[in-house]
Amino acid sequence: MNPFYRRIYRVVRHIPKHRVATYGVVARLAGRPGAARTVGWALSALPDDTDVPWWRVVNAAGRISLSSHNHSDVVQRALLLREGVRFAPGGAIALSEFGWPSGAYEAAPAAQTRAASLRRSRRLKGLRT
DNA sequence: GCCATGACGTTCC
DNA sequence: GGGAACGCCATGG
Repeated sequence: MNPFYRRIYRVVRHIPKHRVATYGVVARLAGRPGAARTVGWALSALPDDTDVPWWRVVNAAGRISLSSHNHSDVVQRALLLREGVRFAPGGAIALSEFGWPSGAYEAAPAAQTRAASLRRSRRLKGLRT
């Protein structure tokens, strides 16, 4: 297994309870800025009995990104709620409050709120016949 | 080795 | 606020 993955998993393990981190931040802490997609890929390869708290990783909008993959989105939401993470009415997490590490999301651009629609756009583009 | 794909992100329109 | 395009890195065909 590549060191990148180990670093990614290590970073995810460092995420404390009651806190969440974004793919981009995890990638940056793992030493590969911009490799957010790779982080998701690495997490998708995790076994069911892993000790890596993958559920504490969300996208830049503070939302769950597992909607279409399978029903894990429900599990992730439940796990986060169990740890005390509160979801905003829109279904997003306040990264300024629950984001880890603290301060990494204070200067977050307003583009974060649009990230969700961007994902959907991508999917639609791929589904287009 | 090239092309397509994906638990993503940032920028531009 | 929504939609589309480009970039990013690793994997699989």
